[in-house]
Amino acid sequence: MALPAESLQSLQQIDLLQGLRAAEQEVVAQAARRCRVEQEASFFQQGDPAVFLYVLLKGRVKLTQLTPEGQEVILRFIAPGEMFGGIAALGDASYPTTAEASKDCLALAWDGQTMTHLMERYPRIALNALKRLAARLQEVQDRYRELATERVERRVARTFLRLIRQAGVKQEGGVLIDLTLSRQDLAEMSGTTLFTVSRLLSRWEREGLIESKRKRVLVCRPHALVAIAEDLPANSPPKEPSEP
Amino acid sequence: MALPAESLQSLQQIDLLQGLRAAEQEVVAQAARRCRVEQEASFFQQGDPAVFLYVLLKGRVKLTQLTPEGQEVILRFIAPGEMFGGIAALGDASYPTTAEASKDCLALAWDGQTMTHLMERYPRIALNALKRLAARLQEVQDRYRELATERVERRVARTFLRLIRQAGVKQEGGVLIDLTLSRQDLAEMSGTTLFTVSRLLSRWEREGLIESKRKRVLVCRPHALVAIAEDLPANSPPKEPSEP
DNA sequence: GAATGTCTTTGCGCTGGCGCAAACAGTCGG
DNA sequence: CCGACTGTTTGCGCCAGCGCAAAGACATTC
Repeated sequence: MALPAESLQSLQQIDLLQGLRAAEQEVVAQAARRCRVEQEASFFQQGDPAVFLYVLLKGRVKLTQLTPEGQEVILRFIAPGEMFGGIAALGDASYPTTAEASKDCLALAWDGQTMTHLMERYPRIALNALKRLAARLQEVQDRYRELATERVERRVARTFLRLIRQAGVKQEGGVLIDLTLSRQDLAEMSGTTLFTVSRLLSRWEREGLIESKRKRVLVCRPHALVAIAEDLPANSPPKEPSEP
Repeated sequence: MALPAESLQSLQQIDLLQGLRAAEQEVVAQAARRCRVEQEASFFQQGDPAVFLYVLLKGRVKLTQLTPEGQEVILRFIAPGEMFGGIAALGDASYPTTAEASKDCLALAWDGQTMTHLMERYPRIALNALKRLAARLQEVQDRYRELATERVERRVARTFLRLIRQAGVKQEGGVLIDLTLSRQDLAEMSGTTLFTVSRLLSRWEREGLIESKRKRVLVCRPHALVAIAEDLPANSPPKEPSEP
């Protein structure tokens, strides 16, 4: 699904431009401005009037939402080739999220008008956008359901599995999640607190499931996490049945 | 936003067909098959291969998700004029949700192929779909954030406010939510349990905020709910500050 | 109108997870 | 090498909300 590579070589790999001829892709790309944003800086803030639709070429973007009280929630990460911030720009709305560069980024940006015209001219673009958006909607819905029905341990396990898919790098000893994520970040991705995450990771480490360093986690036994996420009978049975 | 009326008079009111000429709307509508589904029955079940994109003409549809353990979560209701079930049909995916008629329904249905062609022919349709989908994504994200950060009381208050917007009918004495919703339903819409909802409603009734009958709620003081949802200092101060 | 089923309320006990506070690493700059 | 940060761990107390069980209210059927 997502690109394993961190940077993007060609227009071929842009979701939005799939199925267009190379020449057409060129035309569309020409209509965009390039846009660099360095680590920690942001493309846009939640509430800003939505002007641009972006496609990330290089780097990684963190999409977050802020509660009125200032608490943060991480919605997702964007990998090279994906669009973001986008569809709000087609209407006259404001951005519903904040997009922060979690490493130095390079992106293409079209303003709403331009992109609307391009989509009318090349409906494939709109169709591609629709598909991506639908996939994203589905993902958020799934996570909404998880949050509504599942306990913390499972949700955190799921978060790790997702991270492995997005940024997992095989190593001897397990799969490294190749991102710098604090306990706080993990908590914001799982709908819990940094304390609970910390306690959970400590336990998992004691049980040999993972090895965690500061801001970095190595998953030693990924399918043990799957067992937790799916509530399969784990290898180390957590509890005896009550006496008969 | 949503249509107040329960049934739809003309093609003019279909989100997907906004901005097309009447003749074009006709063509598009002709390509659809009509589809009746009676109360309690379902358009499709979560996991079914996604074939059709629907637009609701009449009735009301409940979109839900089921956990592997069989617990249900209500994602949203669809009012006449809105599309649903849809975008999965453009790819070759399965439906990520279940769509159940919560009253007798009439809908238009296009299969994925047909709709893809229509969108290529009339890009406006794709653009309209994009906007709707974007709005829906944003809504789910907001609710995700609420679920992750806010306590039950607020979430239930928000659920009511949303319901008022979607199906509120003014009456003497307040606003009636003109839907039959059990405590269980309200719980599934708020991410909690029917017990908690019941207790909360009892309290609100004691405080004169609402009047609740079986499967029906009359909101007497809507802006008191807003106060709860936004954590404003309520009119009846819940607590005294601790002594100095 | 008695009987049956569905929905709702409420008491009760329990616990998962929150959140403070304080100690404990690593990391960075000079 | 030292201090100052920033991130992490852990103990501790607490309570919001869960979930059972049992009773009560309302509907529906024959």
